Amino acid sequence: MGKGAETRERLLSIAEAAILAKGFGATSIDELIAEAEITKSGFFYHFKDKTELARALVRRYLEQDEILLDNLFKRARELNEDPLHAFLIGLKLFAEMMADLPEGHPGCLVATICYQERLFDKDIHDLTRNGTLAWRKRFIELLNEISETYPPNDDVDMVEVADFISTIVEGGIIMSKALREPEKLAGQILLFRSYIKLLFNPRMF
Amino acid sequence: MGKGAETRERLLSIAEAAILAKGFGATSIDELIAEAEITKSGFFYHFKDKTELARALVRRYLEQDEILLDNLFKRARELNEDPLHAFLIGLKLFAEMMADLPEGHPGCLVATICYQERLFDKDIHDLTRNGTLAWRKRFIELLNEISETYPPNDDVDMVEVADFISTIVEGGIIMSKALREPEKLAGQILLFRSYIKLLFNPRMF
DNA sequence: TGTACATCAGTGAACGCGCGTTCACTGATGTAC
DNA sequence: TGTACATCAGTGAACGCGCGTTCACTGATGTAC
Repeated sequence: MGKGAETRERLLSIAEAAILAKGFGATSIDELIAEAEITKSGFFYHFKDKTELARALVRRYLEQDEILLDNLFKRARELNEDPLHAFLIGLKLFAEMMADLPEGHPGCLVATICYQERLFDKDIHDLTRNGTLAWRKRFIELLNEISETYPPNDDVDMVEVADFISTIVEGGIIMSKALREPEKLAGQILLFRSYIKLLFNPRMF
Repeated sequence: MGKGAETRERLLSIAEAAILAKGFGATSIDELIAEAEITKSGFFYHFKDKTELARALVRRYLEQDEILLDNLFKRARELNEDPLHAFLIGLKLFAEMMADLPEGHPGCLVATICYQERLFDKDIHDLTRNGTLAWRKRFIELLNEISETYPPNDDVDMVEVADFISTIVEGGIIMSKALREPEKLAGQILLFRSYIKLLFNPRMF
């Protein structure tokens, strides 16, 4: 990574933390460059305006996210080749990872953007939407594979169940923040795991 | 309601919609007074500064919220006196209410504030925290009553299950916004209902 | 190896607009005697 | 019923600061010949 790319990456990280803590509109370029120790013109060398920063931020965030989940569920599958048990292991690993964030989860960029929709253009909204649809696609494939061997105990749409994970992660982050209980997110993910167990367990009683 | 109280209320409603759409930091007093058709000094007659507006907003929001849920679950209980079935009916009514919002849910103030934490003082954070704890208290009472007659099918902490509702509502709102599918929220609440059914149903198979 | 030029990664100064807040004032309504 | 005063619900003008953006410039590094 060259000097330019490194500065750019530093700006993105600083911006991400600031935006998750105070929102996009309330985060000023001045404060970012103060922390990055460059001048304002230096900022505009890397991003032609503030919305380009947002775009770059979301793209980077979604990519990192994708890689993280890929690794996590691949590792789970290595530990158990049954799709249901691999999924349950994956969820446990996920919950543990969230529990290991000492300050709690810093927040999800998709959520910030949804709650400041008027500040962003169609471009960015399409990015976040596609990011969410990528999660749906990932989990619906896992769930369909599970349903083949384990018929579900309730008549539910698997698309809804796939989206349920995103819902619980997004909601769990907010609950962690609102209650000031960093462990809340992991607890809620484990409740989703409880749902999956009850939904697919062939002989519960 | 006197003339002053009415103007104040109008300002609060305009501010709520604006803040949910663009965040607190990006919502200017100028735009609020333009829509309310008063002068800036008129605004400062009602609120001594911008943070007092935020406080008043959150207080009003949480009160309305409490009343809404009170009525909803009271009505559900009138329709069926068994605690489990009343709860399932209440969730269905709740989902229907969310599905009937034509533009989708406008957003939760608690979530906005969590995602702009650095912008608010301890006062407001205590308000949102207590609001969240009120939801917990409400649902844990219902759940405890249910567990007395219907022993749960999985070993889960009822506090987590009570918080699960808030998690799913918060997360569901974000999913509705991110996917631009207003019905998503209702669908996710019904999945929570599916979980409650599986968790407490005494003879599932 | 030396020179010419191009690109990279910024600097420094200036811009105008919008922001939250203050302050002295006002006209309409309410209350006391 | 009339008058004096107080409170309510604002108005209008001014403030200084911080914001995003622009523009002309620069010193260090890379590339071609």
